[in-house]
Amino acid sequence: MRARPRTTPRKAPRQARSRATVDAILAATAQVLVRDGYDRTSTNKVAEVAGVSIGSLYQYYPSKEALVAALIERHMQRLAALLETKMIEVGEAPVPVAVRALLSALVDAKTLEPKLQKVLMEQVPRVGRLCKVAQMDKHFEDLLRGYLQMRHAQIRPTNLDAAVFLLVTTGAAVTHAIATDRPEHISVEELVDETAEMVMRYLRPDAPAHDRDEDDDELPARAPVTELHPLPS
Amino acid sequence: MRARPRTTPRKAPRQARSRATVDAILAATAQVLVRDGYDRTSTNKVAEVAGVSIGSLYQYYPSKEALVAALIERHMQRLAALLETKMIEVGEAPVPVAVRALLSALVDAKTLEPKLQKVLMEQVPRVGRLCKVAQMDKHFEDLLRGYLQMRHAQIRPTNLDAAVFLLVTTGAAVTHAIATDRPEHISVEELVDETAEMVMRYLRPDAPAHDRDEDDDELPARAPVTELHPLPS
DNA sequence: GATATCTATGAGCTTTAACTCACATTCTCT
DNA sequence: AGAGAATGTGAGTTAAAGCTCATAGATATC
Repeated sequence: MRARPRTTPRKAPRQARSRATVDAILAATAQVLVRDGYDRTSTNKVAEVAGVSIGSLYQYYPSKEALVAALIERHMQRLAALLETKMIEVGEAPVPVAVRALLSALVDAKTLEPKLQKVLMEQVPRVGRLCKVAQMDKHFEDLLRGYLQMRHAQIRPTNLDAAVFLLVTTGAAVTHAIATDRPEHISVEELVDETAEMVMRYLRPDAPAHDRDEDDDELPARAPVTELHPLPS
Repeated sequence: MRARPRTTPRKAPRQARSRATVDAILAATAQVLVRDGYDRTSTNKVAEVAGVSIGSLYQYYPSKEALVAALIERHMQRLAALLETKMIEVGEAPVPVAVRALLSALVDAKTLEPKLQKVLMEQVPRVGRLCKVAQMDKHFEDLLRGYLQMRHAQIRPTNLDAAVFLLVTTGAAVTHAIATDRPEHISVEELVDETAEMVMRYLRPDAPAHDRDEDDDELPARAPVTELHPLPS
């Protein structure tokens, strides 16, 4: 029985020439994946499209899976970096603003190359366990947990673990669907709004029963999502 | 370049003997898929495990993809039937009860054979366009849209199309994740509760600002999810 | 410019899974 | 019983993707 192939790069390029080769290989991989789909992508075809010999390809990547793994890793790292940046950017903003900004940023990022996004994500289970994707996921969860903890006074859910699981799952799936499977008759804006609405209502504390004279530490029940103002702290 | 393989069955069994053969083939497909994963599943191996000759297999299915497509189709049909049954069962129940019941039923169904569930769903994109999966998805959406329309007086979202897209995407992803990727330290119950809570808060109309003397047509702001009572109609 | 290392080449070997087909067996029906 | 249809068989063909290796060229370093 064929063993599961390795997915780690074989060796790193050291000179400028070889770095160019590796870049060409990865670019060609993306191109062929999008053009032909995963099944009909082969290392021979990738090498041909990249304009390098099949031998060169195998100098750096031991298998087709390794090629895809490298692309996925790069892709996830970009997303993680984006998310982290955005999170710092909106860290002080009111929760509704932050939620919408993060969702919107994710959708935008995934919309840049929707076909590549789609193919790569479809291959994550195949390649995932063998590269750093699991760590990335963990990282996303940690980021979100940190945020929720920081904001715990303004947030309803008490079961943080469950909330993080639910929100990460939902966020990943919905932004991916919006970027790659959106029916034409619904706009991206509408969908992002609707998603932000759902997440906000999930996070938002219940409106207190008593009259609201006092200065409490909660989000307004219907914060205007577009308005950017500092929180009462 | 290799063409995309057909995924429709070649011919239907007519006698009891051949029906048994086809059953054995599908059972073996499921078993090998779970044991070895998609990539290392081959038609030869499936035939061997099924105890039939490779020739017999090709009498009924023209490719490996066709085998998986058949399994996926059967699987989706079961889910669809379950969902439809449950929906009728809870059609008259209050929305919170219905939401929780549907989510719970889906998670239960997907938890029965989590590994098979996982492998099959991972192959949907590969096989999906060529079998009836898209129709199934459409069917789910129609079911939900019907329900939301029926309940529109008790429900907040006005953009039905967006709501249906969001809820179907979320429901599919989250129930799948709960059944196949749940971290051990969180219970299924907790996760289903949390999900139901999110969906409910998304669907629930805003509590009116005025005092609630009158008999209005909305859900109670915090309906106890476990209690089953007829709606005011 | 000599030497060692890094890099590139591509014909071709190996492996494996997909798939066929000529023939054998079993079933159905009169 | 017997004819024709349905079903089952598996060795063998085909196709193609994965991958190696002997060789050659490029670059760095002294």
